Amino acid sequence: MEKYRDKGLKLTPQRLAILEYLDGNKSHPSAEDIYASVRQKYPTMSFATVYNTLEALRKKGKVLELTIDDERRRYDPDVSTHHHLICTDCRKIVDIEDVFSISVPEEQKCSYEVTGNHIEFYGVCPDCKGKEI
Amino acid sequence: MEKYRDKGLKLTPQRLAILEYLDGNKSHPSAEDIYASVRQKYPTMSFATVYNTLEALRKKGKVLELTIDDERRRYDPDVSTHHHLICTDCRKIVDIEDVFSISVPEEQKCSYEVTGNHIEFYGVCPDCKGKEI
DNA sequence: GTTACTGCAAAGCTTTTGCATCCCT
DNA sequence: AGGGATGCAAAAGCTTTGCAGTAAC
Repeated sequence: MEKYRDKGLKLTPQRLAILEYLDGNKSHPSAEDIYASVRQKYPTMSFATVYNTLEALRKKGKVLELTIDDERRRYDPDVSTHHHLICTDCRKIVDIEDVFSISVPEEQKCSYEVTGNHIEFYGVCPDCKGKEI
Repeated sequence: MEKYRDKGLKLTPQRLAILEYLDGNKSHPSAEDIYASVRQKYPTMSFATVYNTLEALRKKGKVLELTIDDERRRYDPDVSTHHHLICTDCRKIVDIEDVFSISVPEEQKCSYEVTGNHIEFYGVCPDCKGKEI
């Protein structure tokens, strides 16, 4: 976890546990998910610490806060450019690594300075397709 | 508001007021926004009615629930295909009416059945650009 | 007359905050 | 040693729910 030893982030055991859980994690976990997992190793872990750590990481650009679930915030340690495919039934999310060349037509920019984009693809995952019968 | 007189939706004065507020509304209001506005005409209006109406409309496909703000849900009476350009500073949202031909590469679909997509463009609006100085 | 909606208040969830204590650097 | 982090509990927002009364159909 040496990659986090920088920019004034204090490395506490709790933070290391959170970082370890997030490292390479593709499940787009919520704070609750993170808390539940890390709590097994650190039973005294509190939600405040989870949120505090996530906010610190977000400020450093180490995690993305995803707003693709209307029930709760989700976090993604993959901060590289990518998009998401979301099951409209169970909310399972998979990454789409492709780069799409899309841009806002000049006449629709309303003088905004466009800095990026994120695509949400919607669909039904194999598990939920099976359940539909 | 005849266009809502269908599919078993009971038309109460409160619902009409909400529908009137939403009709053609491009501000992507939250439940709070809707409540605050409609309350002026119907001081006894309750949040339960606002949420109840929005849920009924959503089920009928008359409004979209947007998950582009991590603080609260926003609603959009424009259910036609369109995308959004969001100010990362003040969260103001404008519609992007263009159609983009993007699709998930077959090898990344993970057996999902893709049904649609929504693009969030991020940027800084003219008002916030001015404030940056 | 039925069935569905309203309003109110309380409850439920997620997220934030205050504060005393603790510990990483 | 000092400043930031932790843990706990309480609070704050947003959203949902239960229920009795009411109104649309």
